[in-house]
Amino acid sequence: MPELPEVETVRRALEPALMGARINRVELRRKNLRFPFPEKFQSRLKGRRIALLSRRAKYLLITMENAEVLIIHLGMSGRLTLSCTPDARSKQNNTTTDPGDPKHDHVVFHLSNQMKLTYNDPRRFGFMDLVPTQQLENHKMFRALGPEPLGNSFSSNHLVQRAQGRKTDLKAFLLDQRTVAGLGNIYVCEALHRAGLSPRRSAGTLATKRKTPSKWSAALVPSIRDVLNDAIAAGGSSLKDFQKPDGALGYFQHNFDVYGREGKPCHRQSCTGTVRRITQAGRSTFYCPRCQR
DNA sequence: CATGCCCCCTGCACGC
DNA sequence: TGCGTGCAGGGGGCAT
Repeated sequence: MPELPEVETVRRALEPALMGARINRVELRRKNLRFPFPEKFQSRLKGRRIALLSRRAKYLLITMENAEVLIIHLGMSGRLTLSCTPDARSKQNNTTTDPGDPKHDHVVFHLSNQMKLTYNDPRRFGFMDLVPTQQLENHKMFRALGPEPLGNSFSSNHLVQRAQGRKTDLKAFLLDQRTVAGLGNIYVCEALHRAGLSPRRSAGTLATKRKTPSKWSAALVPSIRDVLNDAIAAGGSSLKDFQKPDGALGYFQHNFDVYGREGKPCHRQSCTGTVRRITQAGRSTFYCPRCQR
């Protein structure tokens, strides 16, 4: 489920509880998720103090004081839940919400501040890794990542340059993490709708003959940024199972213009179109054929 | 290099 | 109630 806004929401929710805390113990309830846990995963984390929580694309990064980074990817169904240990709960009046089916609690980080962080992931498409900070950029999953959509190096020039001569459709182009890092199925659909661009259009048409950004590609970057910022402000989108680590739900799903709205009227002001669902690269695309060209 | 397809895994909604 | 089918927010790996 988690695309960039959901991961960012998780990061922000965890930050106050995790910053400066020490990892007392890592409880592993299986030996792998999508991939095996790295060598000596538990012992390398034991006793470490958490120095920084950050995010790259859809990856949550937890940097330890000893300059090792815990990389967490939530896959499709991964969830991080923060809760108090029974001891702490009796002292304070903390409530902890719906931890999900405990049989899918695969990792529990026991922290020095009486909190625990539980990773639950029914489908196990997520994974964790632990590498020296220095090696992060060379990590297999990070090497080819494109720019952060909310960062300075993401521009229409970048998009146009990458789109040059590409016949692949805009949907696949934007879903490709090498183009821009962090968009997934929902936010690509939403961004294209905001930009008035058809997901079926070929990426190469973003450029004009003079290789300068067309007016369409100029609209695309702000559309992407806006939809991501709006979603982050709403605490992400809660579809089937996304919750913030404190159990609260995001509410951006109520603001979708096209995603999941097949057959419903287009939300664009004065557009009379109807949202359509098609399949591209084996995944659902929602768009308005009337206002998205 | 670019593209298209299959796969990993579980849960859930749906139709019969 | 039970069963089969298709679908789900990701992304690696492989053949072409």
